[in-house]
Amino acid sequence: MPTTNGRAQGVRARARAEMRTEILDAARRQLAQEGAAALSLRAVAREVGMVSSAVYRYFDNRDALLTALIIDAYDSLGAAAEDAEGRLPREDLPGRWVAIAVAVRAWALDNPSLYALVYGSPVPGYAAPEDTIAPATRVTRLLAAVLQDAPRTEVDSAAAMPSGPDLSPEAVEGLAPLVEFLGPGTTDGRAVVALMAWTWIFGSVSFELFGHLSGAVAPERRTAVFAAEAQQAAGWLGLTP
Amino acid sequence: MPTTNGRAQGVRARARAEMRTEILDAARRQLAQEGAAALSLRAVAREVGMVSSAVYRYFDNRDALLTALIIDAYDSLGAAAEDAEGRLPREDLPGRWVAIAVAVRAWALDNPSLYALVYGSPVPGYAAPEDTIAPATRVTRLLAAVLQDAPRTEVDSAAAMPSGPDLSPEAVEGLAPLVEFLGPGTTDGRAVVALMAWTWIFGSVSFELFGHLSGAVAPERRTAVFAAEAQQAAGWLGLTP
DNA sequence: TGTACATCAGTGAACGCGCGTTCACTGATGTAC
DNA sequence: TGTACATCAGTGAACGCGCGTTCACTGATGTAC
Repeated sequence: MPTTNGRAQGVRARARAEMRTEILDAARRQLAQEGAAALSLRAVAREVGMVSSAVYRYFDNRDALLTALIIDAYDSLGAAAEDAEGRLPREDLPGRWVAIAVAVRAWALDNPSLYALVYGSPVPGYAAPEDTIAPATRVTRLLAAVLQDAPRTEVDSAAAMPSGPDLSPEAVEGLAPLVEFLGPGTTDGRAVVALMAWTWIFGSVSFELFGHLSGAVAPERRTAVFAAEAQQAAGWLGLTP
Repeated sequence: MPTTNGRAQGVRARARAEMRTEILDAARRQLAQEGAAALSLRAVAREVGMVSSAVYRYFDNRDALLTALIIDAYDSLGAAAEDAEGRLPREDLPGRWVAIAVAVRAWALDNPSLYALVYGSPVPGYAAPEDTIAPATRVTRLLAAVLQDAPRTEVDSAAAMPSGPDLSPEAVEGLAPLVEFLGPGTTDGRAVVALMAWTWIFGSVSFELFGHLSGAVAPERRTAVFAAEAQQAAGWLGLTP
């Protein structure tokens, strides 16, 4: 491709990309006001200053717009978590774990409607396509990486749980995919704890964001309480500095 | 009020109550298909076989219908949890804890759209009125009752957490409402664990219901895995039979 | 460098649709005497 | 027990609205020779 063509193409392509992000920005703003189910292509077009049919130059339909928003949300969350985790020394395992949890919560508080979009109730009539799977697992993979960096001996001692239940064969079977994901040397007991620590993060953030924490934790102190909880989870995971 | 009047009144009132529940049933069915945000008064009326304006005889407006659905959902969930917990001997503390968690999950799987209605993303433009607060705390109070039945000595030993973090003053302040709710003798450390065990339940159920567990836990084994996790939580809470 | 042609962004009208809420009304059911 | 009246459930038309998507189109911008 000659330079002139390349440059020319680039101009159109760049304009197109800019328009695309402008539409997505408007969609995000509308999402914050109305919620995902009520996200309206026409309202987005209106805010961007174009006629509704013009949006179809950039997105096949409403669902495609939603998909783009979801992918961007997962990526934005993943990047925030990776950034926070990356600032800490590799050997500070509990610090890295807590940093990820705290970053997830901070991102959620900054982007409540995006968080609700991906971790709240599914949008009725919308089925997430395959493209969303990879970005969706970014935080999960980051958490797993911390666990994989933990020396196996500590791992096993941590798996000796207080009133450690003997896991049923069914439970062991069910945990198999997670055990595989967490890599060799992962005990079933540890997988249980990891699963709980993982789901706790999002359960806690959802509870706070969706209003179920009122009356339980003082609103202005929730950052500190959340950090203490995350620290506790790191302890249960046997992560020691 | 004379008997005749009483009976007469009763007939009308009963018909009214029946019609009300019929409308709510139809609304629940529609909720399952379309989600809360798209719940349509007209569609409900259509399904019940009446004209849309007739619904206004029973509910002031769409929000009132939503509120009734939310209250019923909380009550139904609360009743299911209380029922399961009530079947166990009082002294089986971990059993009672696990039973509540398992009952919450079972109810959620049976009523996914109602669960999403109350524990998923808030319905945009809808603000839950005060009437929903009391039924919303039924499960929470049940869980707290189990903790209150635990002997204080065990409680305190359980609060000596593995890598127990020294709680920051901010965290202690933030936990104050919960400590108060859990009753006298509750340590801050115990409050942290209780908070995590509580939010874990709903985080785990939401993850499963909203599709974030795929690839982590084998679908047909999730009941067993969930029970094992709940058992683990009971251990962390220092609940021993 | 100049010109004919192809590509593409955006327009504006139209489609058929469903929504929440109001209003004046009909007729059945209950109430008071 | 019988009758006049009040209450109430449900009707049907209408209001003003927004939605997603399609289509033929205009005009600007890029491409090929």
